[in-house]
Amino acid sequence: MSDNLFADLRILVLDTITALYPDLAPDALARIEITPTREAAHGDVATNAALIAAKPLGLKPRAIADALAAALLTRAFVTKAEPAGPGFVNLTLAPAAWQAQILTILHSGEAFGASKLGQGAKVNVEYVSANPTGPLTVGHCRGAVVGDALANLLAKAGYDVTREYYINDAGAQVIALAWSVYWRYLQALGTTMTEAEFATATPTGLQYPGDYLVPLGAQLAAAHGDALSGPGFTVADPALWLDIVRSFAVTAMMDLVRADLAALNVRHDVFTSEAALIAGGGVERAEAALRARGLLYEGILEPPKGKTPEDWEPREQTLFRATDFGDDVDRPVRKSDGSNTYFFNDIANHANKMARGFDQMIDVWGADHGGYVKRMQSAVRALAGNGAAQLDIVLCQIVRVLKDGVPMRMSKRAGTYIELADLIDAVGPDVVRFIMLMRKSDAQMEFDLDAAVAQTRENPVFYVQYAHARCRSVLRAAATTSELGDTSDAGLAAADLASLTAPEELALIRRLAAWPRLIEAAAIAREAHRIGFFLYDLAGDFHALWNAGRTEASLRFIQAEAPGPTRARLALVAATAVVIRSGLAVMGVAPVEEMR
RNA sequence: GGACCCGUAGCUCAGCUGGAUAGAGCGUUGCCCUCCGAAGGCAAAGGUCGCGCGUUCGAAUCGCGCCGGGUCCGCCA
Repeated sequence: MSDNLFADLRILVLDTITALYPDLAPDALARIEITPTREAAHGDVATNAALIAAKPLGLKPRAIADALAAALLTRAFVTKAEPAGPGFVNLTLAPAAWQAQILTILHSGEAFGASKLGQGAKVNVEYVSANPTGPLTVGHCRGAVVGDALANLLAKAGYDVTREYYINDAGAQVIALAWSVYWRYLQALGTTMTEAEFATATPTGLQYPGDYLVPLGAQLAAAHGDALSGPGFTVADPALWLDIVRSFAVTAMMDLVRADLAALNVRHDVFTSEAALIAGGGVERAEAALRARGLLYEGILEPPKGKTPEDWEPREQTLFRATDFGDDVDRPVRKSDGSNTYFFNDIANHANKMARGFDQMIDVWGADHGGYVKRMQSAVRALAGNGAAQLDIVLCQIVRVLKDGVPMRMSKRAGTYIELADLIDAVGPDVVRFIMLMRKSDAQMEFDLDAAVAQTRENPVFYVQYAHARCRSVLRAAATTSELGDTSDAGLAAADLASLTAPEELALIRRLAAWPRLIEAAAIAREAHRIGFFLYDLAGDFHALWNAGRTEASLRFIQAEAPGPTRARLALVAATAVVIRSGLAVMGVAPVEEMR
């Protein structure tokens, strides 16, 4: 027996059906699954084995189902096995099989649900990777939370996960940042230039006018005096100061970003600098690899159909043969002036990961990069040659923040965009993380500030935390009753559970038992949001049982006159708390002991 | 013009990679507190799964074509 009851049952079914039909092909066996039933009338679990086996065997599904059901009925713990519908076999297990799950959970603790699915394979998950030009916004936040939770999920599913942040510290955005910081520096010195005069004196304009750069100007002035400025605090030759200001600014911005990530409990193992990658010859290595395969050439792209820019003119560029790998057009890796595009640097980034031993890579991107997916995957396939390297992209769609039912507009230019720090201040990191994980990442979401702090069932964070707090509350109360003995998790793991037979109790246990199965399915699909929905359903089962005790006295958790059954129920409560904590840990949310 | 994402109850969304009579919450209607926290629970009403073909034992799910919303489309990252 493993932690995963569904995996064990699947092996049981595979054993049984191959004993009946030894010729069944392995690829058919692979598609056989065990699913929880939706309705109690269909037993505890169902298998599609007969439906799958019908075609290769040339038999009617119902005939196989009959034979399979009869054979399964002879196995341990199977109390009912009935063919149903087009050829399902519905199984009902002895309560003891479910009760044993509670002991498994209490023995495993929060590690319950951990899987060997990944077999220790190395996976690189890259997320956030925002330009270091300012604090993180709620737009970045979703990717940060999704990436972090996905990394947790894959680690739980048995992968060797590396969490990576790719710092886009090369290129025009960072130059523009340096100019904007330089403006604050001149202001700190007391320049008489106006903002408009400065903007016209720069090649980039003043792209980042936000107040958050003011302290940087002051720090530069304190450190360098007027040594970086021209006469009368005017703009000096960039050769004198640009490198200094740029590296200072990037360092300061990354400090801001790291602070935001820390406030959100998002962590990374590796921060890779784009600039350092370039300086280390990464792009040249990637270019050599692609040239060796004949995948780069000099050419001229057609203008985009139906949307020709007014200033469009044909220019020769270095192009990557992305169309060889399923992309729509070949993609430029060099601009017409000969400098590298961001794409070329990002190819080098992924080549670098592959050189570090990552065959499996996952990038979490914003929806505005959707048009970029095919070319990056094409590049990875090109670099891999005949290798097995694979890049999955998780796209996170737009987040709209609602306040009083009205969307708050995000405009970086106007300086009114919503900073992540503001959101965390408003509702706390756990609420932010939980709500960000209550949507499929590829669906747009609305973040309703009012609902996020509401203490009702419509707020999933509250509802799940409330369930955990109730569990802890019961266990605290039990700990003060000496007749109940040792009510620690370890102590309760020795309880006799045979009294747990009520439908509400078994429903809760069935949900708990599905946790390992859910981890594997979510990891395969790369969908962290399934954890949140599972916990919401689990909380619903627990609250239902709690409330059933109001009308049915025998279901109340603590009954001093019956210490035996009470200990059994306490074991169930403790196991529920364990699984909630296990799930919250994957989401990166701290469980609460009591509601305040 | 093209690529990608979305379209499921009045509203906000799930639907476990093709399974049985499509599910939650909010809202509406009606119930349940001398009792471990009612910050909760139970029940009812509410659906041509955007539309149309196709694939097969079987489709909300897969394919194709439309319709609507979003993101984007060399010289930004």
